Amino acid sequence: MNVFTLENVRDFDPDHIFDCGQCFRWTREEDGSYTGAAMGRVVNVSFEPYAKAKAAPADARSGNAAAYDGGAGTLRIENASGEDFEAVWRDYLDLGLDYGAVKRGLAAKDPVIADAIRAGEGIRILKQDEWETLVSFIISQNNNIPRIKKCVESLCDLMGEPVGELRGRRFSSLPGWERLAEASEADLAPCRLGYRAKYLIETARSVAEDGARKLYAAKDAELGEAREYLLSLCGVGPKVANCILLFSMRKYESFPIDVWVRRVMSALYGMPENDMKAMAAFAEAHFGEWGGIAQQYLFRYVTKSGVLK
DNA sequence: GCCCAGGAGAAGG
DNA sequence: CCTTCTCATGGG
Repeated sequence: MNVFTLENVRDFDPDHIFDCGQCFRWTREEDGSYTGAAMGRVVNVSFEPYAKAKAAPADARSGNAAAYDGGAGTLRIENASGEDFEAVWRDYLDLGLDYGAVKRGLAAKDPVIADAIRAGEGIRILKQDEWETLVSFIISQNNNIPRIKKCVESLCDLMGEPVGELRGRRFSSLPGWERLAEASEADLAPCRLGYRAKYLIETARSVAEDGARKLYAAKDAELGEAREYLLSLCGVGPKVANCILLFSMRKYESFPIDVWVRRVMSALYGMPENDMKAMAAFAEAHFGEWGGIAQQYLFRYVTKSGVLK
């Protein structure tokens, strides 16, 4: 078994990264690591903070705000070589961005975001595959995270190709646009996608028209142009488009507004609950180029810490 | 039975 | 341009 390790990694917590609603194919192991299929490979990712190694085992669960300071540690990727890391995982895990600097900049903006950052010190925005992110977030609409995971997994099991086996489980890839473009709603019925099945098939046919060229070119286009293309796809509205821009194209300023973000903007920033335009304008003016990252701290803050309950 | 979930499309103004 | 209604599904 190939195991890749990297020392002196900072601002990295698997719970904060893989369990914050940006991805749906990673599952937590008993030891706090995460196993998942992405980019055509299957790996297990774990992180051992240097400070934590000296702490008592009872304190071992990463993500514990008291024990975890966002400091340096060892990143460990099971079933990956150094070549895999350079080709895929450095980029996928966004290790090129200094999140410490981003957090310092954002935390100075106001006390709310500062608290949210403390609750999610180890968040990183993944650079996921564009097609997988598009499919996942079409499924995500008017849905909840546990069921989104079930839908995506069942879609992979039904129509994907085997990609590997790890920790006693077999993984399949997400079916490509060619496969979904020729599928019928009846074919997808076992996945229980509801009315989203139709959106998925129609979008797959649109993407297949140009061999996904526009989809994969969008990350290098201007934000507005990339968003306009995504909005032309069936089942993609403003929120889903912003998630795709943020989680697969590194458009860090993209600020997805879902029901939870609406709640935090209303309850903690005092904004009118239904004024999405005002929220978007506030995010752009207040958080600027790191709006999407701020949104992830806020999202995890309100969905995990229970501040609003 | 009701309400809700990382919303969007369609219809009506 | 805006508002309202409807769309499957499963869990609480």
